[in-house]
Formats: sequence, structure tokens, C-alpha cells
Amino acid sequence: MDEGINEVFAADEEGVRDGAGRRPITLADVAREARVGESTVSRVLRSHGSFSEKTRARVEAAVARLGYVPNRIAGTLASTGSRLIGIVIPSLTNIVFPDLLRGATAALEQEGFQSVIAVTDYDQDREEAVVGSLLSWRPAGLIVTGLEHNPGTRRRLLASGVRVAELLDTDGPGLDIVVGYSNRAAGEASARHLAGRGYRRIGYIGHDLTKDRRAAKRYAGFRDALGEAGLALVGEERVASPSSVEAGRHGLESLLARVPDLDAAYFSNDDMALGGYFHCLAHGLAVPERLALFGYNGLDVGRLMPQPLATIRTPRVEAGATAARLLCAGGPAAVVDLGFELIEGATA
Amino acid sequence: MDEGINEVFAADEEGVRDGAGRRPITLADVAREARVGESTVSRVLRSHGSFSEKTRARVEAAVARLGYVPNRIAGTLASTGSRLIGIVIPSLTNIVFPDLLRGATAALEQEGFQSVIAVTDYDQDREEAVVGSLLSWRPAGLIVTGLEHNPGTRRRLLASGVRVAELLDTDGPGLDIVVGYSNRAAGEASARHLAGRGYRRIGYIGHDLTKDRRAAKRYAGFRDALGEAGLALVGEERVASPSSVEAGRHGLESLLARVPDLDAAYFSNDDMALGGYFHCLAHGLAVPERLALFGYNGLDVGRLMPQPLATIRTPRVEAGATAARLLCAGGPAAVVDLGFELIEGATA
DNA sequence: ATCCGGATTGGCAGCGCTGCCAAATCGATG
DNA sequence: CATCGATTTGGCAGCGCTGCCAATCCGGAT
Repeated sequence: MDEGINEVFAADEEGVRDGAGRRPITLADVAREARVGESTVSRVLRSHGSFSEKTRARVEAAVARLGYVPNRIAGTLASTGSRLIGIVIPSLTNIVFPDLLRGATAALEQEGFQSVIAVTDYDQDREEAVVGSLLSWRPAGLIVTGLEHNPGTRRRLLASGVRVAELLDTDGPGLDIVVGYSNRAAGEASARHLAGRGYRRIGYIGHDLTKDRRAAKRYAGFRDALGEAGLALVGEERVASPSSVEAGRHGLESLLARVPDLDAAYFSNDDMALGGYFHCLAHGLAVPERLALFGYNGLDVGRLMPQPLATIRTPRVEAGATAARLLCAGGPAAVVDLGFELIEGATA
Repeated sequence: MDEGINEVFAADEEGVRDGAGRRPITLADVAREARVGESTVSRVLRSHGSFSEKTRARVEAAVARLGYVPNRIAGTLASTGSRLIGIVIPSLTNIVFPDLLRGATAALEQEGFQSVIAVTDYDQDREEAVVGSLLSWRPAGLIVTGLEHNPGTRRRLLASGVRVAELLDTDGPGLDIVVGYSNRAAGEASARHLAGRGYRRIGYIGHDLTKDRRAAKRYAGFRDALGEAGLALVGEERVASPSSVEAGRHGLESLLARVPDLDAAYFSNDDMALGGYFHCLAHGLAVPERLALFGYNGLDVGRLMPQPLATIRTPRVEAGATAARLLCAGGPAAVVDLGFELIEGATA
């Protein structure tokens, strides 16, 4: 009867895989198969505009028969706005960024958006490059991490006219939407907590602060609040590598070698603190009697340690989700401070 | 002189942000500004075909002056193959999948490809949906996790004619490219190791095996190899939740309540094992004398514990990178077994 | 039977770019 | 100064879809 269906595997009878010679099926093929116009097929597939029930059935039957998959590349080009959101994160090694992704992609999906992800390795030049690369997909919005960007990145972001959400930091001016919490205040809160508990010989173990600006802000806040309490860091150890359990363990070891009478250690994050805890366990240092430990992020693992880690819980998943929703909603520029929660734990 | 440059912020003098009225800059604008043809601009920007040095300079100047960002949506539609690879992973909560992403995106970027990521939450129906969604971007290839897919997913994958790489499992037939290692063999090796060390009352602590098929294969291999050694599991605990430190800690606690004389615990992965280790620490159970622990994945954290975790290191980053390279290379279907490495550690 | 308003439908011009092909240009040669 | 091959360039037809607009259809009112 109809030749349409024979076109499915046009010029390629060899079945599975190797569609080399197979012409891809387009909306026009579906229209021909269903004996309706192209725009009708388009309307039915997007449930947009009006069409009769009978037409819907015919189109859907044709789609099923041909195994048609709409081409979103073409769809996006033809329509005005894209349904894409670009997400730029510094790292995939630290679980906080997958957390952020998780919140964002879940919310995005609900709104019918797709996300494209790029990783900068904490390098601002790479950030500029990946922002350029993401912008070339003409996204409806961009989610980036932190407020610090090099001038090229800022220029591109601004010039593109694309909505931008900056995440996980509220200490400074934002470009558009800002969702997060104050890293500075988190550092301060940590210092006040340790000082209030009576610790006096406090040290810092951190990773590369020139790249991780948020960790640098926590460090600054911590130092300042310590100063206000009449205290000062009695020692610090910065490892050159990214944060890790290993860096925390070795960092604490080095610091203790130099400052044996340390009574509390503030770590740049929970991974580092976990490493420090392992060092204490391995060397029989009583926590927190001999040495108190304080982290940052509030990872699950800290809660499950024999002694729950004293730390600050940050709403990472929520930040991703909130940013995604705000971008989709298209409201005005805004700063959303989600706050953080100090967890007393048992290590400090 | 030339009106081109005045078009940059056409109809919008108010500067920064809110490009509402601003007409996006297209390749045609650049061509006009540089006083060359569109195809010349296209050639220069892609360094493809031939053009004089003088022309290159003029085009680049025009691009810089206008702040032009190529539109890859249009570029992809116009050219034949896309430079997109879709990546489907079950979860972002477990660090192994970000590891895989890391390897894949790094390799992909080097080859000039962009990746689009989707998460299934270990749900085969969601996998089918996200595969469909990714296919609508007409990717050059797809990276999926595992070999088990529901019939709809397989059909879509096959029908699309797109290259597919299935990762982290070699125990079964693949669709096209397969990169990973045998989970079954990993389970067997773990069992042989424990049996060889003289452990006799061995238990299993795992998460939801109906969803995580690879963990199920390790479990099966473990049981079988135990059987060959004349042993059997003396108890097992399956938590309904996804794997986590918490699940491991509570799982071991429950199991020990039921089987107090357990002498070794095999966990579905390192996160679970870490939880188990914490339980032992918290309750003063000597490891490995009173209870031996064995994990899976070879996470960094296991290596840094006071006693390094006995586990199996899996090449996750390498698997991602290898799959990406094979997809880009476009060679024939293949199975690449990257193997795994048993780490003796000190907990078993 | 005729007319009317709303529901439904099809045609077609782009979206911004690439790929093809023909035209123009250049430089060296006869 | 004409000629020829190689290099460089521009024009334009799509890629597959959406959005607009005009055409058609339908059922009830006149």
C-alpha cells in the first residue's frame, strides 16, 4: 500500500547496527507516513497548538512504526530559546560538586531542561575556555561556581546576555543570580566555636588556596574571628595538591611535627579532616582531648565516624536545585543566602 | 565608514546585561565586518580549507571586534556528524561515577568532543528515557554503564545506529564497544583471598542488588568461589538503600547482632566497608584479628585509613578515558578488559 | 441551503551554519 | 603579454525543525 514504511531501513537491509547507508528518519518522513503536514506532526509531538484526537493517533502510530526520534539540534535552531543549561564546576574529585550537579540536574529535568557540564580543574583560564565553549551551544542559562572569574570570563558572560547563576559563595558582588552561603561567615563560626570551647593552640591544615577561593575566604574568616577572640593561629600547613584525605593526613602529621603542642586543627574541608582523624587514630592521639578536629562541608562520612566530626554542613544539593529553578523561572537578579549549619559533633 | 560595528549592540545602548533587544551576532555579521564571504569566515574559524594570512587576520579582528561566538547548534545541524558524546551513569552519589566522567570528559575534550551527561538513579526505565533524550541530540556516540538494559533501551540504541560503549562490566555480551573488567572475577578473587587467609565464618554486607547488577555479579562470584573453597556465607545483610558509609556501618552492626562469631565481612564496596570499619572502631573490635574487612573499588580513602583497607582497585578513570578514545577513533566493536588489582591492605 | 466562528491543518520561510562548486586571483612561465 | 595550474574566495542550497499565516473543515444558527 504505502511506501513510507519501506523507507525505514532504506538502502540497508543488513539489520542491526551499522546504519552506515541508512538515511535518518526525519519529521518529513513521519508526516508522509501519517499523511499529514509537517507542522501537524510538530504540533502533536510537542503537544502544542491544537489538533484532533484522530490526528494524534495517526501521528503517534507513524512515529512508532518508523522509530522516529526528533532532532533537537534542528528543533533548537529553529525555535528561539534553547532548553539547555550549562554547568561549570571546578572539580569532579570532591564530592561536593557532584552534589551540586545532582541538585541542579534533578530540578532542571523537572523543568524540561537538559544540562551540559564542564570542569575547570580550579583553573580560571580553563574556566574562560569552557564558558566560551558552553556559550556556543546557546544555552538558556549558565551555572558557574564561585564569584571569582577572570576578566575574559566576565566579559563573555556579560556580553552573551545569558542568565548566570553563581554558586556556593555570597561573599562578594555577583553578576546576576547568586545562590549559596558565606564562606567567610562559616570560617568565623568555626573559629568562634573552637575558641568558645577553650582551645588555644589552634592550627590550620589546608590545600591550595590560590585556586580554591572559597577555601581562602573561610581561612580569612577563621583567622579574623580568631583574632577577635584574642587568639592567633599557632601554625599552618598548606599542601600544594588539591584537597584530599591523603593531604589532610599528611598535612596534620607535618604540622604536628613542627607544632607538637597543638590542641585543635581546623581543616579546609571534611576530606582533609577525615585524613587528620585517621592520623590521630593511627598514632593514638585522643580526639578531642589531645587534639580537636574541625572540618567543613558536613559530608555523610563525617557523621558516621566513631566520633562524629565537628563541621559545618553546607546545602550543596539545595544550592544546585535553587539555582536551576531560578534560572528557569527567569526572574530578576537576586542573591539567595541558604545559610549553613554548624554541627558540633564530637571531635571538637 | 562602515556600519558593521554599530550593529554589535544594535537597538540596545544600555550596556551590560539584559540583551533583550540585542540581535545576536552571526557569522554573516562577521563576514560583513571583515568584508569577506561567509564561507571564508567559516573556513578561518575552523582552520579548515585554505585562506591567506591576510584574510585570517581580518576575520579574527572582526570576530574580536564584534565579540562573535559561533553557534554550534547551527554548525552541528549543517555539518554531518556531531561532536557530542552522551554519557549515562546510574548515580552521582558514589564517587566511582564522577571518576568515570573525569576520565571520559578529559579524553573527549582532547579529541574536540563535548559530553552531555545523564543520570539514571539505577533505574532501567529512567535509563531508557535518558537514552532517548540523549539520542535526540544526535550524538556521535553514547557511553552507558553496565551491560544490562531493558529491551526498549537496547532497541533504541541499536536502531539509532550510534556507536555505544558499555562500561565497568565485561560479564556478558555487549552491544558494541565494552570497556571494563569482570565483576564476577573480582568477587571470586575476594573470596579466594579471604579463604586463603584462613577466614571461615564469612558474611556479606551489601546494598540493593536488584538495581546494582554489577554488585550482584560480584556477590555471585564471591559466593561461588567460597563454595569451591568448601565454604559458605554464614550470614548476609542487605540494606534496601543505595550503598553508603551509613549503610555499611549499620549493616555490619545488624549482621553481627545476628551472627556474633563472624570472622570476616565482605562489603559490596569501599564506602560500605568504611562504614564497617567505623563500626569496629567504635565498638573496639580488633581488625583484622577479631573481624576482617574487605571492600571493592580501591578508593583513596581506604588507602589512608589507619589500617589500609583490603579491597580491589578498579580502573575507573582509565575505563572512561579508554571508552571515549575508542568511540572517537571509530574502530570496530571490541571488548577491552582492563582488569583489576587486589590490594591486600591490612584489614583482612 | 447559506453563513459564521472556532478548531484544525498545511505550506513555506527562515534559524545560522557548512559543503560544494564555480569564479576570481595570483605567480610563474613561454 | 597571454597562458596555465594552484590557491583563494564567494554564492548558495540545504541540514531538520518551528512559527506564522492562510486555507480548510466542522457544526450549529439563520
